[in-house]
Amino acid sequence: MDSHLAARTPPPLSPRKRPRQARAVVTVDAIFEATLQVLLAEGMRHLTTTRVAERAGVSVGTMYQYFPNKQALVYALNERSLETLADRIEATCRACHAAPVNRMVEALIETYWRAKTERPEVTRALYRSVAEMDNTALIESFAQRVDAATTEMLASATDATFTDLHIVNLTLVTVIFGTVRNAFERGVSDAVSHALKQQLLEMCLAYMQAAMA
Amino acid sequence: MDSHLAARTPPPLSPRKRPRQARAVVTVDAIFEATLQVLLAEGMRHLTTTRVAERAGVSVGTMYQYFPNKQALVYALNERSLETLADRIEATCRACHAAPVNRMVEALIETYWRAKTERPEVTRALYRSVAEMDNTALIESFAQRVDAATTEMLASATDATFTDLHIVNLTLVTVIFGTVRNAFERGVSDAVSHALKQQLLEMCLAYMQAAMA
Amino acid sequence: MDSHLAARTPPPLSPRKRPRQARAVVTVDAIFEATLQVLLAEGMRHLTTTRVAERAGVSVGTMYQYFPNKQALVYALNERSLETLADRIEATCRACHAAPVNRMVEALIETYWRAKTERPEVTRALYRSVAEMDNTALIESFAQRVDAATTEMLASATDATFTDLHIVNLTLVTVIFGTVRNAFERGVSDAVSHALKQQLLEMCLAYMQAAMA
Amino acid sequence: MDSHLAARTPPPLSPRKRPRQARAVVTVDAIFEATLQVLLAEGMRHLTTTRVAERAGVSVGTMYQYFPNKQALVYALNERSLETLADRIEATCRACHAAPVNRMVEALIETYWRAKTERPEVTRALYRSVAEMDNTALIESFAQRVDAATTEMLASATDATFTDLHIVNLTLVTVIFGTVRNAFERGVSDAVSHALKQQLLEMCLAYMQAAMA
DNA sequence: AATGAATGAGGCTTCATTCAT
DNA sequence: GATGAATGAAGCCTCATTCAT
Repeated sequence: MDSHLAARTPPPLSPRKRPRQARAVVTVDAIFEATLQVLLAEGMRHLTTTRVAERAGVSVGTMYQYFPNKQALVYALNERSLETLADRIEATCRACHAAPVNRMVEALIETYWRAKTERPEVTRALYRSVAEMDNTALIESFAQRVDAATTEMLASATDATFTDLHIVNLTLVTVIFGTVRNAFERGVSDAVSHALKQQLLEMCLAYMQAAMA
Repeated sequence: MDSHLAARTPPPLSPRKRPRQARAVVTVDAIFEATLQVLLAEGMRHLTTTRVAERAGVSVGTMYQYFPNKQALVYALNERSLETLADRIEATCRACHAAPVNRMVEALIETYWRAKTERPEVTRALYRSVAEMDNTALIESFAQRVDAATTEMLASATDATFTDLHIVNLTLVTVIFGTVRNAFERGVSDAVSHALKQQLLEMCLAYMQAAMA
Repeated sequence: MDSHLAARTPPPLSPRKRPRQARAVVTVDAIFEATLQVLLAEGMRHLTTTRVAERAGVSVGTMYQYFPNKQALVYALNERSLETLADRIEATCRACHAAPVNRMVEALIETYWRAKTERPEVTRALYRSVAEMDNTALIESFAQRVDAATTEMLASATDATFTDLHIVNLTLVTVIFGTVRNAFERGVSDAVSHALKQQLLEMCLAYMQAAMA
Repeated sequence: MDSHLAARTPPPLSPRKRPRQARAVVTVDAIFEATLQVLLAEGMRHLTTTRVAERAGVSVGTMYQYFPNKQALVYALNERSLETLADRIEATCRACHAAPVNRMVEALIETYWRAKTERPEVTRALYRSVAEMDNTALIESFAQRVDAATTEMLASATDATFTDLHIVNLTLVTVIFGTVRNAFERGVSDAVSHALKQQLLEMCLAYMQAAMA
């Protein structure tokens, strides 16, 4: 399935060279920022290499020194964004180490929800941008980091042990992430969004209660 | 937000003419089927009007008789697919009228999960195809039909009443749909997928229990 | 050897579609003519798809309906030219059927020399244009037609038989063709060119004399 | 004719500076070698200054210290190669000074044939590389050296004198060089190639015999 | 002297859409 | 009605060359 993504001469998605000089780092950052800007202002449909370079204040040629093609650029942008998100989740997990389960669940929901909501257009633009790419590796890598962090957190809970920690953890994470995204896509109002978050929390708490050994 | 999706060129998204004659219906169906085929085989990236027409066995010109532009074609395909899905959900809801809550929840999860999983590549291809379109109206319309159906179903439950039927219903639907999609995107194995569905069911049941007045 | 010609994703060199309608034939011819014109006026280095289309009075798009890429266009042009040349050689061979050997050799030299010299810029432009292409198939195909024609001609000679017709034939053809090309490349004057042709004839005659059984 | 080759941009084809220091000689040699390597591995089409510099282990900037532009580099490479070839031919001519004609002809054929065949890919790559350049001067210069050498050789023959030494010499050289190239391009097998060389020798001998006063 | 990051003109190619037949 | 040849704007990407460090 999805064979077409790879079938037609898999385009190299990894960056061409890492910026070595300070100047180059600045350039790459500018390119990332510009990509996001164009994505927000024009949509994936109108994200052209020319436009990105223009907005970044560099020449197309420069862009191509760092990214072998357009896809790689978008890919890298998403990678970066997911890494940031994973960082935040890991931080949350660390902060909740050896806390009661309820606090953990609440913190997790809160963190993820906020991360996705604080700049909704960005979230949406990124969601859209990877849609037609093989982002399996990205998701995979993100999922692994998150799973590791949350699993460890849950295992450290002071007030509970889970016979099936793994599946409970997976369920929790999948439900939370999926619900947020779906709420997002339905474009619910802030009020409803808030209520929904509350209900999600209650649902997860009820589940955890039931799942405790 | 996302204004660019509609702003740039308000493309007429509705079909040019409703097929009135039998022949026309056949043609349109062939076009839909061809679109799906190309989408599966080549991806949105390579979905061209020429290719679709070719595979549908009609000329490009003919295609343009039925769809004013490419977007409209993809849009209509998704519309059709969502309508079918809504049909199935409504059927499920009717079948569970005046049943116990647990059966309702189970049926709902089962129906949606199956619908999305029975032809995963199709699901994925469609998800991708709308990514860069303004599908708000589509989602909206789908959501309304589903909400109406599930709300009525839940209201008819023989073993429970909900003080806040609306929000409970919204939560239930959002969580189920979101979780399915997320499980989908993580590309979990069949075994895990099955376990996840089971857990989701338990979670929802626990939630409903807590939500009953 | 020459692996790079094929190695880097062999570009399809065969035409995309044969012109079916009268109009299309005209178009294709115009494109060929334009290609030659541009080749003459600007050289392979500056032969661009845009320029060719422009001079042919069609759009680039049209060009790409008949040729999958620039290389294919140049390739087809050379193919056509070699076919014409082979036609002429075959005609000469038929005309000399059952003649004395000397007349055959003279006719062959004359035909080839004239063909290459009557429009020297064209010859030169074509030579250059295929230089960096894998024209093996072209050469091969041309060589086969010529070999067949000349072999048959020589076999019909009234005043001689050859024990080793095959190698004699190959030698004759290779020497003639090679010498013409080399004379060409050295850019000798008309006078010298003429003298050279004469000498070549004498050399070949001397050779044939010695080669007769 | 072929005016475009020089007309467009009269690019300075002579090296920017002759390497005076030992280090410079090494560098230039490395660049030459790298150019040949890239030419062999990738073809003229993909011969880029960056790639050459990379393989030569110097920066592009450095390359531009020695060659004013890409053309000059390729030009110089061919120049070098032709000079080497001329050296070998001159050596052969000197070695055959005051020998019988037959030995001269045989030695000449042998030398040239071997030179072109010992590294066929190199020969081919070089042939290709100059295709779209104005190599008239190169050819001219090479021809003059060869003509002088062979003329002198033939004049010293112990067993013959030629009334028309000049044209005989030109014919001999043109036929030999042309035949070798053509045999080359037809891509004949080693066996055939060998037979061809033999026949060429016989043909030339027959010619010389006839040409003797 | 050497480096290699940056430039940007310009090449190739695609594909949605039209319209004469 | 149907066809499919023709259009051409617009996108992606390369690479010879320069120049600040």
